[in-house]
Amino acid sequence: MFARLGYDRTTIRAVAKAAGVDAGLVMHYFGTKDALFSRAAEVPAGDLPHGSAEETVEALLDSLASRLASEPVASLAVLRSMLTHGDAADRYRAAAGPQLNQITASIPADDADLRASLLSAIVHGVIIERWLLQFSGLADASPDRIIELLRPAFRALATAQTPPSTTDDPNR
Amino acid sequence: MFARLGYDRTTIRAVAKAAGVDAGLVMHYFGTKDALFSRAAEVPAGDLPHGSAEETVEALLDSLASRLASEPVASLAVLRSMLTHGDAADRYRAAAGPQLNQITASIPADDADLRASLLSAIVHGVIIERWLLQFSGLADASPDRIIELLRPAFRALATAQTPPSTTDDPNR
DNA sequence: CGGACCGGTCAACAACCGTAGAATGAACAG
DNA sequence: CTGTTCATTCTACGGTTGTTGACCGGTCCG
Repeated sequence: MFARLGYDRTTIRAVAKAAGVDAGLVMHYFGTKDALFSRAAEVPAGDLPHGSAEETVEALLDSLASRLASEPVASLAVLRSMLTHGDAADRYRAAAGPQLNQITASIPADDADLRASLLSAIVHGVIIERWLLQFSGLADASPDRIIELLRPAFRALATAQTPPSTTDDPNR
Repeated sequence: MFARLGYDRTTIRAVAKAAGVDAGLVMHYFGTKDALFSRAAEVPAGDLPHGSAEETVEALLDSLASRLASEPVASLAVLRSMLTHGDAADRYRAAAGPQLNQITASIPADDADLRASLLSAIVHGVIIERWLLQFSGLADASPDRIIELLRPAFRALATAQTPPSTTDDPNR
């Protein structure tokens, strides 16, 4: 329900009813709505392995692919709520932070952190439009095709290039 | 307030207080909370000109640049609320739809709609992480630098390539 | 048999919400 | 002076929310 409705619109009473149970019982077991959310939004913290920029790109694409193939409910709960619920935003930062650092570390450029942030923004933008907004173009596209299209874009971001006016440099 | 808190957490009473006015007066002038939101979230509907894929990419980057340079409050109100408020989501689709079609039309590929959706997802993902989540890497980066980094990625998406195993085909 | 636990329900509280409508008061037209 | 309009406030209604605590019935241990 958190993934479908977000934090605010998910009421304890509705959760309880969906479980065929009284609202008080939910409180009894979880103590607080926030605690309930914490439990429901526990995201497995998949970390990508250290390696070269290209390896990192592949790992990032892999993790994206798995989250495109089947609905990543816990992640969606966080994503759906992070714009309106402070705790969810913190949870998001906590999950994305380490990953960001690893990406940053693998990129050989002085603005590696910016590049990493952009990669992260792309990943989450795509997940949001596919699962949360269900945009027609993305909702029913094959994960493989999406990954294929994204790969060159990711490479362009993870590979240091783009000093003010380089026309083309098709290496490798 | 809609941009900062989202639809649900923005209360009419709070809006009224911020305006130094009674809540009833807000109702008197706007009729409904939804109507108030509609007025606050009117986004100027900037459409990009027709043209080649590369021209479209530049136009898209331009529009992104302007929304990175200064806080696009109305857009942010929509973006902040679209995951939890149905009307806001509709508003988002209504604003993004035509733009998507134009992008699609300019891309010479059979999966042009997917590519266009990805471009849109990237744009909004970046805006969300910069303004709404205020991610460190993006919140205080120069718009120009972001655009520079994104350009090759956008080109890669808007330019038809990537049939299963083509190494490079620098046409143009 | 008696008591301690445990899963569970019920009713209620205090706060807050969007909204409606009556009331107030000033400005202004005739 | 009178009446009308309009901006504005006040009060209140009905509903929902998170949360609490009293209550109930079983099950198991001694």
